[in-house]
Amino acid sequence: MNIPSKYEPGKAESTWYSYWMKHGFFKSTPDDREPYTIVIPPPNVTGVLHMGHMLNNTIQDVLTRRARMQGKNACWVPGTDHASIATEAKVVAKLKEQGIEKKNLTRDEFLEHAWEWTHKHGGIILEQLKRLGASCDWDRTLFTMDDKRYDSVIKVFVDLHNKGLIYRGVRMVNWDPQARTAVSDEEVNYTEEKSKLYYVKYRIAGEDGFVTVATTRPETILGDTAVCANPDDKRYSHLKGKKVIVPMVDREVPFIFDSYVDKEFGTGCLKITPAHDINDYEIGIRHKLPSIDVFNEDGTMSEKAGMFIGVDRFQARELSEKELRKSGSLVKVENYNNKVGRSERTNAVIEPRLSMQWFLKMEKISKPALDAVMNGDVHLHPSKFRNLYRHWMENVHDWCISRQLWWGHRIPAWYFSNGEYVVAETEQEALELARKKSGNKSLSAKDLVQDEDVLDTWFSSWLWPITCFDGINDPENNDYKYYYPTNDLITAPEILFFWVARMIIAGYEYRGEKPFSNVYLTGLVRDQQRRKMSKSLGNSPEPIDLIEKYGADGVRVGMLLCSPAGNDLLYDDSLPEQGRNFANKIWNAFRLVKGWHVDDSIPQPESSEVAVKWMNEVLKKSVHEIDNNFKKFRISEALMSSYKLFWDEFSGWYLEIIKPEYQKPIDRKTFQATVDIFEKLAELMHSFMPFITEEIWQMLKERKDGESIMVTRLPESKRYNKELLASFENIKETVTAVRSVRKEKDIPNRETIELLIMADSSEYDNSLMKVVSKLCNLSSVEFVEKRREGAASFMIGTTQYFIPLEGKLDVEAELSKLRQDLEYDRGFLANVMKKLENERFVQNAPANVIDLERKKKSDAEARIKSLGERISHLEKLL
RNA sequence: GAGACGUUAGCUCAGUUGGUUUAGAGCGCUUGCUUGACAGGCAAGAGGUCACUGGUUCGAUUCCAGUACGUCUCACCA
Repeated sequence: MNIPSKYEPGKAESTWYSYWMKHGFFKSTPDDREPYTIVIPPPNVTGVLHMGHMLNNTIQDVLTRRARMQGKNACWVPGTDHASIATEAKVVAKLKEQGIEKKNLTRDEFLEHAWEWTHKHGGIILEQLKRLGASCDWDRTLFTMDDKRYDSVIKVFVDLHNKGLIYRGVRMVNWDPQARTAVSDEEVNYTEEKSKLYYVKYRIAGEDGFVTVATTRPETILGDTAVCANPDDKRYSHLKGKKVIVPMVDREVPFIFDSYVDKEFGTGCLKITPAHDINDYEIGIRHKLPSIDVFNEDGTMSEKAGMFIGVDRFQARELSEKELRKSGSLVKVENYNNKVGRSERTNAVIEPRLSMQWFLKMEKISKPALDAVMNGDVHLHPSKFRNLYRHWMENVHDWCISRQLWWGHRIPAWYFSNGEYVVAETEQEALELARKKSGNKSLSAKDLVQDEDVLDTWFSSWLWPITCFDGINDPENNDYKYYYPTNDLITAPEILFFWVARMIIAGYEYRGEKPFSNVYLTGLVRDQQRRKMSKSLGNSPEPIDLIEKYGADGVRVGMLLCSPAGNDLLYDDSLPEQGRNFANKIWNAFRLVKGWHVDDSIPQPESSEVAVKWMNEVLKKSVHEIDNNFKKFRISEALMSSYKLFWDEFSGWYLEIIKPEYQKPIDRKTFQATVDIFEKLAELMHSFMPFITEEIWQMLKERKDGESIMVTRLPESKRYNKELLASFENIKETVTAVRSVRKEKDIPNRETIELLIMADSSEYDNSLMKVVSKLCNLSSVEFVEKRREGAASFMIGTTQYFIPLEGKLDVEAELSKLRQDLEYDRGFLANVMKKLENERFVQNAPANVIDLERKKKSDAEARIKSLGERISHLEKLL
């Protein structure tokens, strides 16, 4: 057989993925096995795969495949969300390119375009996940706006409204002028930005004097309805009851006092614009001030501004500066850094704006969700997020759930007269309610007007673990009862509040039970300068290109190796490269084993027999370690255990021991054992590297159509022989030491050497010594009582080893090495003695600790003694 | 401004209830090898007053307090 020396992943990937699909290995239906369920964090339906998705979905696939191989009924539910702001923005932009303005379309016409866009671009990201090897049950693919999910969201809205948890009201909201919608507090990011502080004079009405006010937003002067100082501020107390004149518009407004104002800041004098600042809004309420909204919804100046009408707010700022300067009202302008809120979606500067919105009361319904995390029903990994979670949940604000968009779940509220409204699942029900509420039996559907707004996208995804199994519409269905609560949720920490907390809230509200037991929060994928990877920065590689370059298995390993839970991953091409190299290592080990000829007539060498025994113990030990790591969600460490197991133990030691000489055959027993071990290793690594392990597993033994590594059972954790493992570590040290001697003395490998051990042969396992003989090409191993002259020597533990050199010994070099060792041992002994000579240590420390120190002492003394003897012998030779 | 978390090798991180032969891994680095599975490899090696200062203790990388620096979250500073 001619197997290429480099693993070529491309073909195996497409072959095996379609094989798995064809045989329905990803499918799950309820049965009597234990379920293992993950719901995917739904990506944006029209989005494409980025590095964060790669990391996140690799972890989900690893967990799913592993659970499946543990005999559980594994179900990973895929789906996408409608991402209302982002998708609507894209559709609007696309229409604009075609010369169509959204405002010239009816709602239905617009939605037709939006669906068309969704169908055209939708699902690309799911196809990309397949390239990664994702073992989702694709028959269950969902969308937050498909019929069942849509109806569920509407039902929940109506239900929460009927429970009195949803209300409508005028509030100061975060307005995104670019998307022309309100967004929730969680969707605003504050960043420190350079701006300017303008000092502006306000004349005092009927007097000559003036006050100076500092503001960062001179364009909002047009909406000022008061000027305010702290009541304790003596500088302004004479202005009590007076009025000041707002520059530019010459409006007379009252001078008021409120303790909110900081005397120390700026001039201690604050202009009040209740329509455009959350604090001013509150002061406005306290002092019953009128509010003047000077902006349109797109961020241009409104009619009410009285100036700069139709001009963008930032341009209006510049015009205001000019105008103020012209009229002599501008005292000075300073550079100033302040926090500016920007929209998560559009990056537009958020405009605080008064508007009528729908809110969900959070305080009461969030309580069980807080408890669930605090009492450990829901585990956050890493647990440091618990504090953060508690802090947020204890200070939770009402959630603004309405968005001024068309793409999404339309709010099921109907208005019928003077702002009166009813909330119902259908227009028909709404009509009946409206008739009842108004007492007007002749109301008809024509008299009802449905709310124009849609719900926040998160208001649909917070139900995701429930709606994935249609649990709102049909709470008694089998899927829901079987799969809910799900097991693990894998997501990014940035959406802990956006999404995770709210899912837990919904879980308790609608099922009385948590939605999942574990939340694994991945890190963020960053570049080498620690910048978050993003399209706009252009610092992110194209995931599919990476898969083509390094193979899906290589990329998966690369993403996992460097991503302990909650730690950011500093991406570098060397990561998938390491993954690819590992795949290649596995491939070449396979090539070696596959290339052997088996001869039934030759007996199994002793070294091979013991190697097989040892390898099986190592395997058991690794299985144990890997299990432990998975239990703690230390996935990168579980992978590292497998990596070292395969690379160091299996390839570096085991295969080297059992490897027959070039072109010589191998015995049947060893060969069979090796194939079995290889099979187990492949199974152990399958969840990390599904493709190469399947490729190899299929060729390792005769397989029938329909068999697959992905439906085999994982080796289970068992007790392992610690003594054998320890003696073998000794053997490894011996081999390493002999290799060093060969290297130092320049003795080529094919030249045999003798090894003398100054010890009693009964203390040594003869078959293990055969391993040393084979790996070091020894002609003999001899146990001696006395030191051998003219030999290289080394020490393992307290035992001395010699390799006769026949005059090749470099006495000077040997001496200097020995003296170095002696120095180390003396230092070590001094350390130990410091403890042992401390009476209080001997009195207080537990017996086993003291015994250990005594053992250290006697070992060190023994080593020092033999080193000293050898040194003095060698010195005589000089 | 308040709080949370962190600071261990050049980089990214482990270090499991304080004692495990004077601290571990992967990558990177250095040196030597085309040794017939693998140069995407093999072998050997260098590299750390465990941020700093105190405290508790027979004993601290590990526990406590403070300092410095960093990351994140929340918050109304014009």
